[in-house]
Parts: sequence; C-alpha cells; structure tokens
Amino acid sequence: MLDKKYNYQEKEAKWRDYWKENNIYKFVPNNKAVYSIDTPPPTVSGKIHIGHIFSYSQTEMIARYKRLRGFNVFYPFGFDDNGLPSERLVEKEQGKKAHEIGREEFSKLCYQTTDKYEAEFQELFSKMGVSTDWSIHYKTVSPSTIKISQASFLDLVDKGHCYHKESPALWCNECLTSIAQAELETKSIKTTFNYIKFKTVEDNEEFIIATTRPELLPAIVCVFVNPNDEKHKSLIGKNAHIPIIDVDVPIMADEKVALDKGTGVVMCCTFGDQTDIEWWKKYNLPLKYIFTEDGKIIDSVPNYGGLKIKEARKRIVEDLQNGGFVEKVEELEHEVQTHERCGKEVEYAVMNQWFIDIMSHKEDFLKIGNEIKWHPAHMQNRYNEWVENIMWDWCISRQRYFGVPFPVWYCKDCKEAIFAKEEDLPVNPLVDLPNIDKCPKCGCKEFIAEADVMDTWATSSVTPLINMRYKEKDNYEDILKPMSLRTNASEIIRTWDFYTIVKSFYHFGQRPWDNVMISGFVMASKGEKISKSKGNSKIDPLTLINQFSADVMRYWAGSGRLGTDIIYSEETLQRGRKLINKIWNVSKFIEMHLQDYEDRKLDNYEYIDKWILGKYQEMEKRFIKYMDDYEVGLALNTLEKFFWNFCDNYIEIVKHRLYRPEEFGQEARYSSQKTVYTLLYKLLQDFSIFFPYITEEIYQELYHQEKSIHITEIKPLEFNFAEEVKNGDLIVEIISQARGEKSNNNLSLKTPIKLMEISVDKELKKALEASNKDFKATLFIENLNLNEYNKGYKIDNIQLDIE
RNA sequence: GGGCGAUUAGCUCAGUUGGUUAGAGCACCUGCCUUACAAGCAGGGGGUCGUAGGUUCGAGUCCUACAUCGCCCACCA
Repeated sequence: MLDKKYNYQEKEAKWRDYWKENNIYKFVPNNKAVYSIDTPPPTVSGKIHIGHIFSYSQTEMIARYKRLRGFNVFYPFGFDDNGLPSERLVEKEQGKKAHEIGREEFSKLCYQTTDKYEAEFQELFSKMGVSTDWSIHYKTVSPSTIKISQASFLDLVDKGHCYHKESPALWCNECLTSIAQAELETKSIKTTFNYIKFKTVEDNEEFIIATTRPELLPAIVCVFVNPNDEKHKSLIGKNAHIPIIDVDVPIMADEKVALDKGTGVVMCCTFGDQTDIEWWKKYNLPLKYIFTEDGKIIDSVPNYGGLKIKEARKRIVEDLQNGGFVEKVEELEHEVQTHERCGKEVEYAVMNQWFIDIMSHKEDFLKIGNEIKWHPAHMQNRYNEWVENIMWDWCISRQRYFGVPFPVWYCKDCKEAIFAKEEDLPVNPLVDLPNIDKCPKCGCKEFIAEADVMDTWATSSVTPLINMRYKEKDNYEDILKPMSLRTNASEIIRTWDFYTIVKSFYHFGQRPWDNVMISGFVMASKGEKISKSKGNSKIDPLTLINQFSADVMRYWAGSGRLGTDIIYSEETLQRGRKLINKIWNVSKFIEMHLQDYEDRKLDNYEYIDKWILGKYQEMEKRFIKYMDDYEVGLALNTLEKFFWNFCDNYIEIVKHRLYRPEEFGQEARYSSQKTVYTLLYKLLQDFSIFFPYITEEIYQELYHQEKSIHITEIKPLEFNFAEEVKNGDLIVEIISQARGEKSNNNLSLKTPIKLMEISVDKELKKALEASNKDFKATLFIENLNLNEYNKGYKIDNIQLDIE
C-alpha cells in the first residue's frame, strides 16, 4: 500500500538508484526507431544555476516522451570543459596564471578542477531526474574527443574549407588570444568624444576630426572624407598633418564615410575597427600597428611607447589640450565590442591564424537552416539574420593552453604545414613528432610545433560527431546522421547551432539534426535577467530540490511556452507541490478501491465512466499534439487541467459507487474500477514525463508490469464517447450549480436536497436517466424531477433540507 | 538604428485556424472536518486584454504606428 504521506527525499533517492542499477535509460541499439538528442554540454564554469535546470529539464521531458512513444532514445550528456572558460575558472580559483606555471602544470590543474565540477554537475542533473545514459557521456577535452576534433579539422583541411593565414583577427589583450566574431558581446560604456583640430600640409586649412579613440593618433595612415561632401571637398588629394605626432598622411575620398557622423571626416588606422580593415585592404594602405599583445603601446612610438592603452589615451588628450588642438570634448555613451569571457574591449591583431571558410558558403548554410524544423518556428529568423550578416571567416585558433591542439607542425625552413596522419590521432605536436622524417617540400628535417589550441566552439560544434563516434570502428554514423533533435537557448543559435551546421555541411553535406528546440531564459522578475552581476542568482538549484523535490522543480521548469522567458516564481513551485500531492492522494484512493480488482473485458461502461474516458481521450489528442510540437509546457497545462477535473468531479461522483456496491451493483462498481484503473495508469504515464519519481513510486505499487513506468508505451485510447462527453459536461455544470446553492447557504455539501427539479432537453434527459444513481448520490438528492425543455437545461427548483 | 519576441486579474501564466457573458493557480473574501487529500473541498469578488488607429457583421486573436521590456545584431568618424 502507498504510504500515507509521500516522502520525496527518501523516494527520489531510492528510484534514482533503482534506475541506475537496472540501466533503465541505457541506450542499446535494437530494431526500434532511434530518437537522438544532441543536448548542450554545459560549460564547466563553476555553478549550475536555475537557468540550466529550466532548459535541461525541458529537453529531458522530450526524451521521456519519445521513450514512451516507443522510440529507442539516444540521449547522451556532455561537459564542455575545454578551453578558455576552464582556464579562467582555474586562474580565479587557484590564483595561478598559465604563463606563470607552465602549460603542463596548468593543464593538470584544469583537468582536476573540471573533473571536480563535472562530478557535481552530474550529481545535480541526476537528482533532477535527467534520464540520460551516463555511460555514453563525454567531455570536450578527453583523448577521444580530441581525436574527433582533430579528425574534423583534418577533414576540413583536406576538403579545402580550412586555411592558415596571416590576417587581421579580433584580439583580446586580457586573455591574450584571438577570438571569433561570435564571442563578442556588446557593452555600453561612457566615454568622451574628442574633436581634434587637424591642418592640411599644403595650405594650413583647418578641419576637425571627432574620435573616441585619440590614442590611435599614432596609428593613422590615412584620412577619409565622403566624395560628395561639399564642406570638405577641398581636402581631397591633400595631406593631413597629425597634431603632436607630427606625421603627414594622405586625405582620400570614400563612399563609406557617413556625412552625418562626427564631423564627416574620419581617421583611418590599422586597426581601429572593421571599416579600417576594409580600407586597409581596398587602398593597400601601409600597416601601422601600435598595440602590443597585452594592450600597451609599442615601444617604437615616441612619447607614448610602453603605456597602457587607457593611459596613452589620457596622456594624448592632455597633450592635445596643452597644444590647443582640442576644439571640444563631449560626453558620449556608446556600445563597444567586448570579449564575452572577460568583458574587456577587443582590438585587432595581425597574426597567423587558422580559419574555417564561412563566407563562400553562406547560401548553403541558409539552405540547411531551412531543412531544419525550428521550434518555435520564429527562432529560425535569428539564425538567418546571423548567417546573412556574418562578415568574417571563422577564426578557430586560440593562443591559449587548455584545449584541443592543432595536429600540425611547420617546416623550420620553408614553413610548410605538416599535418598529422589520421591514424596517429590524437596528437600533441608539442610532445609528438610528425610521422615523416623530412619536409616533403624542401627536405628540411626540423619542425616547429603549432602551439595554438582550438577555439572551444571548434570542438563543441562536433558534438554530433562525438555522439556518432566519428570514424571509430564501432560507430553510430548510420543512425545519427542526422540526429533527431538539438536543444539550446536562443543566445547560442549564432554559435553552437551555426557552427555545428557549418561542420555538418562540410563533413557530410547535410543537416546535423531534423529539429531544433529553443528554450527561453529565466528572469528574476519582469524585465530583469538573472545574472551574477545583479546578485539575483542566489536561488540555488540544490537548495530548491531539497526544499521542494525534483518533481516540483520540474513542474516549474516544464511550465510556460517554448522559447519564451520564464520568471522564477515560488508560487509556481507551490502549485506544483499541490499537484503532486493530489496525484499521491488520488492514487491512494484508487489503490484502496482496487484491492479486489482483476482486469477483464467490459462490454458496457456506466454513463459517467464513458464521459471521463471520452474526456481523457480528447485531452490525450491535444497532449500528444503539443508534445509532438515540443510544447512541453502547454502539454502539461492540458494534462493538469484534465487531472483536476478528474479528481474534483469524476472521483467525487463515482466514489459512492465504489464504496457501496450493495446499492449500485457489482457491475456498476466494476465499471468504475476499470475506469480508474485505466485512467490512473494513463495519467501516470503522462505525468511521468514531468514527475519521474512519484509516478514511478505509484506505478511500482499499483501496476508494475514493466521494470519501470519509464519504459512503458503510451497507447492512445480509441473510444467513441462524443455524446457522453457533451452531456457529461452539462451534468457536471448542473452539479456545480447545486453545490453553489449549498455553499451560498453556508451549508455542508452533504446537506440533502429534498427535491430537485430540472428542465432538460431530450438528450440530456437520456443522459441524466442513465447516470441517475450517480447524479443523485453526488448531490444527496432525495427526489429528482426531470421536466421537458427544448434546448439545454434550466434548474427550476432546489429544495434543501434545512433543519 | 535593424531583426525577432513579449505586453491579458494585485502576482505567475493559458487563450488552437478571429465567433456568445475573456480562463487557471496564487493572493483576497464567504462557507464546509465531506469514509484519498484542511498541503483539502465548494462558492465569490476582481480584467476598457500596453496605447492609438484600421480591416471585419464580429478583434485578446489580423494589419499599421507608437510605448515599455527581453534576446540577438549593427553602430567605436
């Protein structure tokens, strides 16, 4: 028998162990259709927050649903422990910098730290009831992952989509590495707009250039004006004298100069921004790069060499002011590009980098985006917008330590790139030697190892390859090309989704998945995103699980519409707690009345039983439609609504019949037994998607045909009870009105009704006659008169027995 | 500045392809110990559906503009 109270602490631990011991979620290839999920490997950055719980739970519910629909679900889990985020975590926790303690030692610390957090993550996700097959979980820096990542790189090189080139790249002088466009984050900062006086060399004509970056004065290689700019037309073709720096540069015309920004005159430096780089290429301007890798002015710049960028800015502005070259200074708040990992403003640097070609296949990437079903559909716009507007090839090399090394050496003499052989992977070029004794091009016998590592996205974009064990002997390539589903939040559509599509297209010429499911964000309150800087991320998942149970947490996570933001609300948790409590209590009630139950065929159900069976069937159709649409929250909503109706109306009506067979007859009682037996089973199955623990506990106690409810199969009901549904709803309406009558008179619901008179149409009369005993028992009616009515019903008289 | 989304009861959210008096939970109010559940049950009050126009016999739902919020992007002259 079920316990009087449901002890979630004890039961959740029990079933967690049970599932593990019995390999309930283990993936074993068989003849069933595979449903595969490419779930985001969380970045091991220290803490799991409520947002993780939200989005991972939604994915998890899809896994459970598909399992119940008869799919062989492939649902692995990964951890993204590779690269810069882990390095920063280690630097923060240990207070040690990579360049201080050496690469080897630093990597060791990274592995230790990430292992520690991964164990914590796994524990937490397990507690949440995530039905992943932990035996196939992966890390993004394990030897097998490095091998796949390197194989992916070699394949792209082989196919001509990956190249090594000296080129301007985005550079972070805090992290000392190049970064990709996708890693940028815009930030609003307050700065000053400096109007600086320039003069032409030829005729001392004064003109003003407004800039937020006066420290770039020493890097000016050219000045541009718009060719249609009447005011500044006279400048074109002359030379400009740069104040303080005492260098002359040409003044040229270019259409790209906007007349209405600043003064309409622009200084072009190598490299201040994107446009500078375009002009540098277009006009073949000289290279004048004045920043060091770590954000200082290079020593060869007179007066300002060695200063940090911001110090230089201050000094140059001072010197300009002292020299009378500043017309005015305006306060300005504007957006700047920063590195999302450290928040520091990015610069540009010219270095040798590895790039993956993006620009020449944009159309293909858009086409593939079209072949994928996006849920919700409008999220595809985000993808399209990103692809259409991307301007750079993807720079995948990082001048960092903890990551996937490039399987590359360079010939010492001719700089020819020597690639590792596929069979030798994984390789670490800093330790291993190439599989040849001399350079095939020049014969030189000495090689230099590539010291860079790959961008984290270069590896996380191969999660489908990791899942299918790309190029391994024993692989899943045939069943995972493409995978069924990718899930993530909208912010990484442009990174994870996009890069995965790029790689899949280059490797296999096809889409990586059939469906993409995008979740929303968790907000602290209306219009306030949860973030560390705001200090509102204190809602700790583990504390909440202990306080409310995993099932209740999942209730919260499973509410709301797909793709829309959710506000963390304890009220929703309370609501979940109520629901779960109700499931427990009604199950107890049903169990009590099933003690003598044996399942057999029944030819004719009682009227009210047909009503609820038909209602369920109606609900189930909607439920399945929502789940097939990945609308987990709407499915739950529908289910919940039905369930309360089931408890508050159906059970209330039918309990009399269950308790008093001598009055209603054994067959009538059996009809209700069979109905609750059937429906509770189906309800438990449906609820098991959201509440895996409590449903398992009840299932094992009452049904236990299978090892677990989570490997049963949902088989939709096929009744034809439309008429019972329609009139049953009216009967419930009448019951509600009669209850209202008692309630409004401050009476107990058990108060007898001496006489009730209702005018009803023919159909409803038939229904009320068929359910006569149930109806009267429910309302404690002593005498019931049914009068004729043309359409619907009208309550004529309720005579209460008031003593 | 561009793209996408959101705006419905005090709070958190539903509202299918436009169709009667707009729904739920919490909170509030009034009752009820009813052989599962007082962490419950029954009933009640509370909304000019962000604003302004438009289409339509009919708009929370479709169109336009605006406002506020969120995400993404562009803007460093």
